[in-house]
Amino acid sequence: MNSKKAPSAPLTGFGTHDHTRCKAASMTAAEALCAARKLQLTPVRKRVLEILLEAHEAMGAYDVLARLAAEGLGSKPPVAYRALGFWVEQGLVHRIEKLNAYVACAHPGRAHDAAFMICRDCGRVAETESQGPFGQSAGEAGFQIESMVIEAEGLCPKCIPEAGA
Amino acid sequence: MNSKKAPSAPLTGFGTHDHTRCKAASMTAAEALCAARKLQLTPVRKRVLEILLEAHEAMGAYDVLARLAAEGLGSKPPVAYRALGFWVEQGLVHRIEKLNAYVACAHPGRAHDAAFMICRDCGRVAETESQGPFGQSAGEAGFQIESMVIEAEGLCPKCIPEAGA
DNA sequence: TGGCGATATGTTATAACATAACAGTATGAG
DNA sequence: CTCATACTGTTATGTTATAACATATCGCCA
Repeated sequence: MNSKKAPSAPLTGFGTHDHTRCKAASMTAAEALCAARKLQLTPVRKRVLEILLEAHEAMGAYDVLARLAAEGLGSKPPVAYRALGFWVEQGLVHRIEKLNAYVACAHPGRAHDAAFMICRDCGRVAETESQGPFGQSAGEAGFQIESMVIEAEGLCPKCIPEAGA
Repeated sequence: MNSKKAPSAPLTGFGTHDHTRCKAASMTAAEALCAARKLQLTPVRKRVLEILLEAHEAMGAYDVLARLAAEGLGSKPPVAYRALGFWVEQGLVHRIEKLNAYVACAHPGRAHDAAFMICRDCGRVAETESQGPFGQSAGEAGFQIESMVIEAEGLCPKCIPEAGA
C-alpha cells in the first residue's frame, strides 16, 4: 500500500523509497484529515508538517523553528511547539521521547501507536506499528493503557559493521 | 523472591508492600553489585540510590539534587546527573523518558530491559520486566537492538473511576 | 615519601528543551 | 458591528541536561 520496497514487515524509515511521493501522500492525508475533522490547515501548520516530511528524519522543535524563522513564519518557540503539538494530537507526527524530537508519521491515515527504532550511529529513525507488547501484564495488573511509548535504540542495517544490509 | 503480595505478573509499583524491606534488599543488591564489579559505592552514589528508594516513585534529577543539597552532599546539577547516570549504567535505576525522571529499579540483581506503566492521575510508576515486544519486526528489518524504552501511560487500578481495585 | 594515574566530586557556565501568560489578528455567526 | 472562537505573535521564564575545567582522594609503586 505504500512503497516499492516493503521487506515483509510494516517498517518505514530505513531503506530507500520514492520520497517525493511519500511526502505528497502524507500532505494529501493531512488535508483530508483536517477537512474531515474541521480543523484549520494554516500556513504554519502546513509548513511544519512539510518540513518534517522533507527532512524525513527526527528533528528537534528548535530545528523546526529555525526553518520556520528562515521563512518568516514565526520565530518564537511557542509557534513551533503549538504546530507540533497539533500534529501530534492528530497523529500525523510522533514525538520520539528518547531524542526529544519529532518525526512525521510514516503511516498517516491509520490510527496506531507507533514503535521506533533509532540508530545510534546514523541517527535515523524507523517506524513500525506497535502490536501492543504487554496487553497481558497490563491487563493482569488492571492498568488501563491510554498511550504507549516504544523505542528501541541500536544499529540500523546500514550501520552494523559486517552484517549484510 | 521479593514480596508478599505478588499478584501473578512480575509487577511492582502499584499495590502495597513491605517498603522498608524492599529498600534494604535493594541497597544490599547495590553493595553486592559494586563489590562484584569493583565500583565505588561513594556517599553521593549511595545517598542518591537511597533517596530514590525512599521516594519509591519517579523523581526528577533536580528533585534528587534538592535532597542532596539539603544534606550537604552536592548542590550543582552535574553531581546529581553523574550519580544517576552511574546507577542507570549499572541497571539499578531506570530513566523514565516520558517523565524525564528516574526511578529505582524494582528488580535489582537481574539484567533486564524494563517496561513501565505510568498513571497520569496519581503519577505512580509500576515496573514490569519487558518481554522483547518486537524482536520479530526488528529482526526482520535487520535492526540490532541495544536498549529499549517501553512506557505506557494511562490509569492505574486505583485511579480507574469505577473499577474494583 | 613523593609523584603518578585513576576515579570521583566541586563549580562555572551555558546549552537544549518547553510552557505560562497575555496581546494582537482574523474570521464567521448572530 | 460586536462577539466568540481559534490561531499567531511575543515576552518572559521554567525545566532539564551537559561541556569544561578545577580540586580532592586514594592506591600504587619506584
